[in-house]
Amino acid sequence: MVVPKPAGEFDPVALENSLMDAWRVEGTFAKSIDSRREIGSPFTFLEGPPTANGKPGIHHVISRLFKDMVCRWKTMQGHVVERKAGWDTHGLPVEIEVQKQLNLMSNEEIEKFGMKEFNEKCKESVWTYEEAWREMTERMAFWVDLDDPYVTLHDQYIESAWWSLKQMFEKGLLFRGHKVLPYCPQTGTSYSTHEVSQGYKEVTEPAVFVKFKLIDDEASVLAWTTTPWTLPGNVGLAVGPDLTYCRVKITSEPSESWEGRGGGEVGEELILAKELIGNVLRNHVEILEEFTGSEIIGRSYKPLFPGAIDGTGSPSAWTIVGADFVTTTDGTGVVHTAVMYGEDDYSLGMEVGFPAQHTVGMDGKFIEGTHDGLDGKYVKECDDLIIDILTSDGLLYREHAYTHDYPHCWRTEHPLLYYAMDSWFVRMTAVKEQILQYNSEVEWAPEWTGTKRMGEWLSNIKDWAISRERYWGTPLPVWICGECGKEHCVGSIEELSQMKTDSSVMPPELHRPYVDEVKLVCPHGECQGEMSREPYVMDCWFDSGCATFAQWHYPFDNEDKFNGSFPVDYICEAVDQTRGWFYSLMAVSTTVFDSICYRRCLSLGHILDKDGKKMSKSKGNVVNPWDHFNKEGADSIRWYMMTQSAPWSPTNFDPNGVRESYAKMFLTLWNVYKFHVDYAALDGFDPENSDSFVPVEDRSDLDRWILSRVSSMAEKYHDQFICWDFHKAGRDLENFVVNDLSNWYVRRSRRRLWNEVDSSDKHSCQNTLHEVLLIVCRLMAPVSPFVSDAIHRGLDGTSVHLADWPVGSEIIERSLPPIDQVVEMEMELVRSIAEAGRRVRVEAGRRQRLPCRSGWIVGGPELSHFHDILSEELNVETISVMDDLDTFQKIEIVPNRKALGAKCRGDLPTVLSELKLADSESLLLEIEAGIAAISGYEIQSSDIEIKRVEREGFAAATLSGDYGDVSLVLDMDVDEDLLSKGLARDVIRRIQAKRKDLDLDIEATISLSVWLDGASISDSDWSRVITETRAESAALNEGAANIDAITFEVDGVDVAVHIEESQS
RNA sequence: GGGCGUGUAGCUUAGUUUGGCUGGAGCACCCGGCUGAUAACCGGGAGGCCACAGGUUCAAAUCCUGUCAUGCCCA
Repeated sequence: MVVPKPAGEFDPVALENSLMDAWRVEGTFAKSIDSRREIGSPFTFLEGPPTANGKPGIHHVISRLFKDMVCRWKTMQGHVVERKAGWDTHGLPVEIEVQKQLNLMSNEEIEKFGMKEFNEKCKESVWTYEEAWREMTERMAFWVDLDDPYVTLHDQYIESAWWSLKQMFEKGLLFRGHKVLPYCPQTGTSYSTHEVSQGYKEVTEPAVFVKFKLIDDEASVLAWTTTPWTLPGNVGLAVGPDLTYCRVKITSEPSESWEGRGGGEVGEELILAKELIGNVLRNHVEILEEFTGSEIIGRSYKPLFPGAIDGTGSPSAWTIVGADFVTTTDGTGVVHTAVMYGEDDYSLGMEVGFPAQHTVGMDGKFIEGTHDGLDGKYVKECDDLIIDILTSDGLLYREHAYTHDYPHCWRTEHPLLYYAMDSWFVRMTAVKEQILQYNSEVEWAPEWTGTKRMGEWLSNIKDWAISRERYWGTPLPVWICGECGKEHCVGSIEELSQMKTDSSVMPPELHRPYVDEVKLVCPHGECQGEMSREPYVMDCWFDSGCATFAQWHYPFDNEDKFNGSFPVDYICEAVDQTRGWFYSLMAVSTTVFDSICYRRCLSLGHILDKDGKKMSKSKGNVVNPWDHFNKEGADSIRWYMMTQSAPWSPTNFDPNGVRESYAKMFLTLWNVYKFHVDYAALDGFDPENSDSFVPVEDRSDLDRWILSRVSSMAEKYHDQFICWDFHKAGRDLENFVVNDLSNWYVRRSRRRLWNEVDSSDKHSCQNTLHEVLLIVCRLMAPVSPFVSDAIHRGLDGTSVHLADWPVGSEIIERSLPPIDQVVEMEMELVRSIAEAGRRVRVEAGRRQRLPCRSGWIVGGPELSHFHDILSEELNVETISVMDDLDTFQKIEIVPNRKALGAKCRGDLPTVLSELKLADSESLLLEIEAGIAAISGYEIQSSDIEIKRVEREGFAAATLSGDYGDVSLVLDMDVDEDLLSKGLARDVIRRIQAKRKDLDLDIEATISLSVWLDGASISDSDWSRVITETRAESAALNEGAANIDAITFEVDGVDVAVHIEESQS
């Protein structure tokens, strides 16, 4: 038996801290999983691993909330939900952080420092904030197994990743190619777009219009470039097949204002896009011919730098080709293409078979044999030289200064070169159909993340460049034979150990530089050559994309765990992961397992600051979650985040909103709970005692109403959980707690529980509150696990996290009270009538505490069983039902001034005053009979308007709803008896306020003195004052008023009240 | 530059899928009421070019086109 203890004031921080201890001691998390094993229905969740080398912020709390919430919900529905934590520990951000720390600004410096030492630093750096993450995770009550996490730097994890890459290798999906990346020759590093975006600078550089001389034709094709250093690498020209081009002939010398080098001879012929003639040419020309781009596709031209590139075996070299990306927004409508120095160039080159050769080395200098004047020179210093060479060859039409944003190295501030790097790829284009199919099988929330954001991306899928020229990461397990050049992909530690040369030692860990030192014996045929590892690490997205199996060290271990959890049921991350983790998971599972790997994916919107700006350290607008953990508590933050907006909408974080959740939802709920248990404790109420238990059907309408409401609400709440509308669910529950439970049920029930005598009515109320609160706790437990557990424990002695979901599931029973739609509808009307009553009083100037003798309800359903509630709410002595409104209303005739004014002109004032005096009802009869006249004017119905108004002494309001029109009429009459009652109520209220001021115990008694001047109070009302205020001794009008008395005035009566706590 | 979101009162937002009531709440503000009911509650008020500009329609916050701002991803 659990007899509730008094609840005390609400202190969320203390409450949450003590529950954290309780959960730790009891092992509640483990129990919540283990207790569901009997049914054995798993629901699997996969944690997207965060990097612990940054401090956790409020935006991490939101994703952890939605992860936790769904897992807790599914647990309560009876599923076994295991939650393994994970850490993402590799990758560029880690390296950059360490480079900054050690001031290592180039690959050369890192290697000088020592790769081994550098990687040791990276490994340490990864755990910098692990403690902070742990603390945040525990404090916000994200239940996840942090003691046995998967870690991407562990050998087991890496081994699984290697295994998966080998699957791809064996399927022929892994290949070597080039990827054009922003590259810094000074540091020897290529950059991710993330890094590049930090280093954009506005620069002014020379741009050139170059003449490409056609073979077997007088004309030259004019092309434009802002990077003259790429011209020696030119192997093709791209035109838009559907754009219009012109052949033009220069007809005169240019004007004198020609700037810079270059020029055109009179009679020279040029080809360029028609639209751009005016922008580009500085000579008068004659248009000789017009044609579409497709007509010149296939024509050959003379290389600008003969010999720089070997075109042998490439028939398309130095020809014109068509490309969709060509536009006429700038340049000439002809795009110079140097395969190795631009992303579009490279893909176009691959498509049409241009030779893929470098004219620039990794050091940023021209390769020997490019051009006598250029060889060995740093490309960015050659702009001028190249322009001179072109000029002297007669190939330059024009040069000009061009200003644009160009990426620069954040370390050396040098301009970056777009450069085709050797790179390893996964041939995603080969599995496009499958991955599109799997994507469509995932249940995405919101739907458009899957169909649009992910779908569009997948329909333009590119091969995945998975190698990085870095140090800290999963080493690419590909070895190449120095003899025969064949490749081998290693898929396990065992394989490595078997294939290594005798002189190689097994690496102490699967990282660089150890793995680099392992040589393999070439397995191909009789070769037996020595194989060396390709010196790359893998894209860290590949690491996390392996999480489904690598977290279990599958296939080397835990086959059962993997089989039982693949594909996972649920993942959840922020929207930026669409092309990140959501994609890499899908890419790996498609290529390795030919399967989906997650069934449902919730993609969250970002948390922005209160102005809708991104939170960033530099702006100083990052919110520290501990500011709120230590103030309103984690539950309030969680509730705020859930109810504030749809999970996928970006949310402007408003600290005031957290306060609001605290004040509205949690304080209210706590006070309902406190109200119940304080009295329950006083009464020794035991919910399990069958003697005091009242069956639902025997309880009052009010009880059956709140029980029905909680069930209706719970069903809707559950449905909204299913369709991911958590915000709507939360708002509904909050509304229920604040409006239905606290502001109506509890307020209406206070007197029932004040009753010191045991009664079936009191027991009904206690049973009801107990049941409703338990349901509310269970519904909110996934969202706000602390307060719900505190209340659940207080009521029931057990943790809410071991309780079942009241709405049930496919594997557990529903446990909600019966729904009674009639009583819900009736109560809604009753509440509307009570509200209307207050409005009526305000309009009629009748104060609330002065009772009315009678009230009448006209129309609507039968509500007599609610008349007692209504009479209290309305402060009306008796409520009765009337058939129609005629008793209370009369008609009133209002003049139509426009019509009457036109008719009566100057006599209008007279007519209006006569009309005012006339009896409306008889006048209306006369008007209807056509015999009405005032001051000699005939009055017609068009001259007046008819209004229905309450008769003298009545005030009314009419409500319209499903039940038709319902009117409430109040008797506005006043007499001595009513005045006495009103006076008594005012006096009581003042005394109670004073008692509260004096901080008296509810039980405490007082001695009371009251002085009245101007009216008297009836004996019965006076004795009510005495009982209500717990006055042990009471004096009325005895002697002169005490100086300390409170004085006030009610309905013209001067009142003085004095109280003192009884000494007894 | 491209793709995908978001933009409604001072603040946080519902309504947009499927066009149709006077655009609905909460916080804050003002007036009044109620209270042994809490940072509460009730009634009323003020506060909206529904980001902007066009278009479709009898009718647009809602559909279409464009622009701006903001966020994510990609270049």
